[in-house]
Amino acid sequence: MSKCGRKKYIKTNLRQMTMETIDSQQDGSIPDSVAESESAHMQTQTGQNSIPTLAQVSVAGSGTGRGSPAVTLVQLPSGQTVHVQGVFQTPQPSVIQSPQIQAIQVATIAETDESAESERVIDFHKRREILSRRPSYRKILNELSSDVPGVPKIEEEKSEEEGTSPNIAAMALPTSIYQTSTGQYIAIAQGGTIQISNPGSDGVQGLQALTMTNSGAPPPGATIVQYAAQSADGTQQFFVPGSQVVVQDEETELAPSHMAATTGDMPTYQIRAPTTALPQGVMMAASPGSLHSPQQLAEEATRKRELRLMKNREAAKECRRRKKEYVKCLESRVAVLEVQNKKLIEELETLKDICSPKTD
DNA sequence: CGGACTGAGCGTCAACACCT
DNA sequence: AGGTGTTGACGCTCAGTCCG
Repeated sequence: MSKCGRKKYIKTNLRQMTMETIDSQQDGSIPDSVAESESAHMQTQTGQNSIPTLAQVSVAGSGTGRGSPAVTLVQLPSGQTVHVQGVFQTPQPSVIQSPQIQAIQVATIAETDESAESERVIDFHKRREILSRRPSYRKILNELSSDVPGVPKIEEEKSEEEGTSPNIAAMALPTSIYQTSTGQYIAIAQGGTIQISNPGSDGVQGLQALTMTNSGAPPPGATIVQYAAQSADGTQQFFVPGSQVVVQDEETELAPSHMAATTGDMPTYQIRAPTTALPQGVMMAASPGSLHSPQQLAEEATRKRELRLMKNREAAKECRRRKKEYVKCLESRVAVLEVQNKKLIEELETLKDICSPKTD
């Protein structure tokens, strides 16, 4: 198998495993809508000591809620209904809580009824269809964390970001964030403060703040930063709101009337008026309404695309981070459940010993 | 030591979810 | 309906490991 092919194989298997985990880990936290409409089933095998009967668990009123008394009406195949005091005194919330799964059917490995079997297959496919796109990891984990104490919540806005833009996350919103062609991040706050961060630097060391003295409210349509890879004179340039140009100057010459000085060996920047001839490859951002020529339209489209790609790049990083966190959470949950399962089996054995009549 | 293998991470695309 | 966020899939790179 080729490298990529193998990778896909593993990925596919992982996905399937996840789906099966979903199939087998649903608890009683089921929305009412689906419960009324269809019978999505859950099958659990009772393991070593499984009893070969098929039990339809009818969810009886409020008694099935989380933390409610674990007395359940169980309908046996013979039609007999019995009240069952569950071993699970407190329903364990699943790591994956899909809101679509509704009714619970406890089946056993000895299930042989054909109609029930076909129903199960149909329901299995229904469930797969429903679960083909799970809620986001953030949602799943946050729901989980609200149910299970100790499970970390995924923050909406992480205070400490990993990845290439550790400095950006600490900036106060609303802030426009842009990335230059050299990988630097530029954030423009509404107050006119420009913050520049180097992705390679740690913490706030790479953060530079520039304050424009004449930065009032940015005019509409001029909030776009355009940047060039490097101009002919070796400076890096980009544009900021207010139709101004920020120029990274290698010679560290400052423009005292326009900006606060940066210190140390950090690069310095100048705010220049855009009226001067622009270097090749640099263009001013214009309001959408002022775009007329096809070239401008194409450039606007390119700019939008690059912005979209940049956002998606960051989103993908964040998504992967969440996914890793989610998988970790699943793994720890599995460990907990394994221990729990072991304990329950032991408890069952103990109860069997107690209840079974002694034969002399 | 060089090539094959493997796992992790990344960027991008596309499809879907969700919000306004 | 359109914009934006989210995530699976895909292809690629890179570093670490194994093996001849």
